[in-house]
Amino acid sequence: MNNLNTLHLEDLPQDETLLQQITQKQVLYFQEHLLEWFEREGRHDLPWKPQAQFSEKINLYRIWISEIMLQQTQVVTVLPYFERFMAAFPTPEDLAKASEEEVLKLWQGLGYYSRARNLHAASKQLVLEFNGIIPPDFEAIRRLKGIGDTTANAILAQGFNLPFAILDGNVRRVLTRITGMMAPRKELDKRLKPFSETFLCRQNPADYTQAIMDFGATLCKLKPLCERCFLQQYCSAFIHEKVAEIPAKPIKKKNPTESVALILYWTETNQILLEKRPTKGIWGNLYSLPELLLQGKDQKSTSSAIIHEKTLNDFPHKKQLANIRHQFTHYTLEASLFKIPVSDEYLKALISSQNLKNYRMVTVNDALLLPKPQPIAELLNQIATNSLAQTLW
DNA sequence: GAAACGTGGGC
DNA sequence: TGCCCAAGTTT
Repeated sequence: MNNLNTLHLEDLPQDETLLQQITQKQVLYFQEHLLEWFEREGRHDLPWKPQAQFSEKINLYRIWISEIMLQQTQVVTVLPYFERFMAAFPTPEDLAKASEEEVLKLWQGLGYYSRARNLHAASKQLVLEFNGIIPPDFEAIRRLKGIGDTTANAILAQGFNLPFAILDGNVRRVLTRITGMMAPRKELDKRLKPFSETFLCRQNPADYTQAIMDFGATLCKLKPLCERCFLQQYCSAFIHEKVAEIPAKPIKKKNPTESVALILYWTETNQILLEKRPTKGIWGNLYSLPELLLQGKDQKSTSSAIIHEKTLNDFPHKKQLANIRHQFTHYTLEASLFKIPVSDEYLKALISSQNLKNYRMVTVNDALLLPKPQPIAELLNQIATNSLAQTLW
């Protein structure tokens, strides 16, 4: 077990050579220490894992839901969503017969809403094609919407205890540091794959998989706790003091800003106008306030945009209630919220005359029940509780 | 195949 | 405050 520490960050030998250098003894060292660490310091109370003390059996549906929620999302964030989701949809059949709106409502705030839409569609796939039972079949699982290679492997390893090696963000971080591998993401994954399979503990794929992910998430994280690590002497990144540089960060692109006006039509019966956003694009299929693009890319003049522009220009009594900044991964959204007092009749006429499909006239209280983007939900909550209205009405 | 797709937390 | 990051998949 003395060859892992001969790996170099630069002039990396061919990966085939690296693989040959890794002896069975080293693999066992890694697996044993990792599993021992997991036993001691791993997360054993995750609600999608069976609790042994209660003699719980593995529930593949719970594993599946958790894997989808955990995509690009940390465990602490997922926990409350998972509990609410499972309470509402305990089985694939429950999920399949729910409306997409119900599913999106429970997903509200969790982000990446295509996950919820795909999950809902996949539950119907599962019920129709597989009688609601996830089969131990990579190709079949992989065909379900929202399940890619990583999630398929995770389900097979975690749910069926089968020797499928995952290569997710955690495993990638761990293995790049151990090997000192530096490469662009796609090439990196290609070269890391054989390592992930070599290290996989085939006697216990489920625990091993959870162990290496816990290890990556809690110890070998972005700012790793190397002082507590059992792999120091075998970790190329640690030995070469390059822990902070590995994995290599991709070059960042600049972050554009989009400015919009949000329109709060408001009638004497406390009704407002909401738009169900198109499936494609940001916040797909969620309900949001009518918005007018002020500045940003792909300026388009839809009929509704023209109407809202006219509205903003024509109403002298509009009030600017709030300004919002919302940071997405790839751009910043600036929004100004305008209140436009109108009559019920005006709103109804507006909807029908302009044929505003996907628009709904609802009371503020009903609006709270619809799935919405998080910043819009926060605005409407403030409005409903009058905290915004009191100061600015 | 690069870009799109959310949000809350760390610093 | 502003920027970076986290259990990826889809188009």
